Amino acid sequence: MTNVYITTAIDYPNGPPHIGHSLEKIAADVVARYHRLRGDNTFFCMGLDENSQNVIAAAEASGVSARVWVDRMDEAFRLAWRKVECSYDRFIRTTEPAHFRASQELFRRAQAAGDIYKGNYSGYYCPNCNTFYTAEELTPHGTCPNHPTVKPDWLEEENYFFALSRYTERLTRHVEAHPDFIVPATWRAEILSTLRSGLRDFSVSRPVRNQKLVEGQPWGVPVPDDPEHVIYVWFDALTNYLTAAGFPDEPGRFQDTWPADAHVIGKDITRFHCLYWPAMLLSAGLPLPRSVAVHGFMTLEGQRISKTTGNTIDPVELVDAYGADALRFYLMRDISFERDGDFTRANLIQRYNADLANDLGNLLNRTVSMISRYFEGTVPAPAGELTGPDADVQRLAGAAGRLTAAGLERWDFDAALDGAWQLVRRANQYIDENEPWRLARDPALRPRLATVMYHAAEALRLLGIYLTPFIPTAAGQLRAQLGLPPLAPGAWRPEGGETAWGGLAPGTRVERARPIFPRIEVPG
RNA sequence: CGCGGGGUGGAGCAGUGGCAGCUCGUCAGGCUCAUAACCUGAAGGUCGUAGGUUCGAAUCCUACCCCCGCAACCA
Repeated sequence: MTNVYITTAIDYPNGPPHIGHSLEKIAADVVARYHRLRGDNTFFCMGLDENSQNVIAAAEASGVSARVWVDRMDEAFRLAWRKVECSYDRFIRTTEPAHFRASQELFRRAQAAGDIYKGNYSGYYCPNCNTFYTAEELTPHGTCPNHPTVKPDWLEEENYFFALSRYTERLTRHVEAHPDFIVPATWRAEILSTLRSGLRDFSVSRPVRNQKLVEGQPWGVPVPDDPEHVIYVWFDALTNYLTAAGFPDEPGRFQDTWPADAHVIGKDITRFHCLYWPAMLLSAGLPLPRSVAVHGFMTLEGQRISKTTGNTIDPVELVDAYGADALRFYLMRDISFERDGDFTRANLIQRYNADLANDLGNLLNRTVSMISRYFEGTVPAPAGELTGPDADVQRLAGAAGRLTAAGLERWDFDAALDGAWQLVRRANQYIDENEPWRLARDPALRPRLATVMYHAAEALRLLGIYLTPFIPTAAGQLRAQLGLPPLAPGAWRPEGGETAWGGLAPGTRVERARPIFPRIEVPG
């Protein structure tokens, strides 16, 4: 059995989740569900990046302690991901003791490899941003570019650094030798370009004395054997992928789980996952992840999503309004994974009505209705000679499975769903060409009627498998109406799975037809 | 000249040298099993701009314009 490990970026809990977060989570979940259906032993992980000064600031702004705040965010994020039906196996928080151990162990290994050294970090420090700026980055008046009222002071602090520059050569070779390491390819080109321009060492710690404390204690992972410093973002946040896999506490499980097959991330953190992270792993003597899948960002109704201007949507609200399947389907079908896209309610509703309600939902509804009406609710056995259209539906059914799988293998959700929808459309067309309502009027044509209804139902059964990763609830309802039990893991195995034509047993009792995707009526 | 991506019918996209395509939407017709759904057909594009290469350019080259992102911890 193949082990598959898929991660998503851990989110900053400086505010509740919004629609922008959910594209990545849903995309990763679709792929994770796909692998479970393929029979892979799948481990799917998501979580929160809690050890940040920004989190303390958010807590203070809300008038609660940092602990209370992160617990509250933890609940909010889990609720959102449950609502959109993310099937995570592990939800990791970087404040967990297990994660502290992982982070410190990775740091120690890098130290042992001679890649960690102490140096001075200096610049104009803006306490609001918690960021150092160069003189050129400040405004002409010497104020912070983000905070016009703040005049940053020159500050020098002692930091630990990681010797990223030593890895330029090895990273270049790795990226060049592994064309699938970064998908889509456009980001691979960008990373190679960055490598050509040379890498600089990066800071991996912050002195505790410059940090906000929580209950008198530093907030974050202490540097091993130097409690005056806490580990700064990279050796902390990125390490979550190891912690979740059992590093260093459960060597057996870690051995089976690591390396990750895919880190699913937003384009803003591409270089950290494609350069910093592999270098850290090389330093620690650990295998590198097999791929990094980079997605674009969404705008919301044409505007940049922004917590500060309030241009956000709560995914929970969308699920309550339209259902998880509608949201998942819309994001996968209408928003490009690779490029930036625009989220609009109007398009969501249009996609839902056109593809789910009209095409797929109605196909199921008319098929089940006719089986009820003409065959007393029992799937008939196909009979007589097969016609061209019959063969065509069977062929399209096979192609749909292959195209959907191929699309999912390369994070091309558009191609994946397009493959499935070729079958949806062909099946609707097939029913129209064969006019079962006309066949039903002539008892002599009953064998032909049986064949037609069988083909329609069997196409739907297969669609129910192929679409389960995208719309798990509706796919289950589809199966239920066809009289089938919930799908078992491994149902889509290439060998011994349930995707061969003819898997629907004649005699299966269908349920009463009920729309699984009621149309969303828009006023006006 | 910091780096990268993008500009194709109303919307979203495909198309790396050979009649400009797909889905949605729009319009017309058909059907009546079905969720006013489904099926068939039609209209709609000087492929960002200006040059160039070529028998032939959305596609290759040059210049320019516009949008977005990264660099710079907003997913």
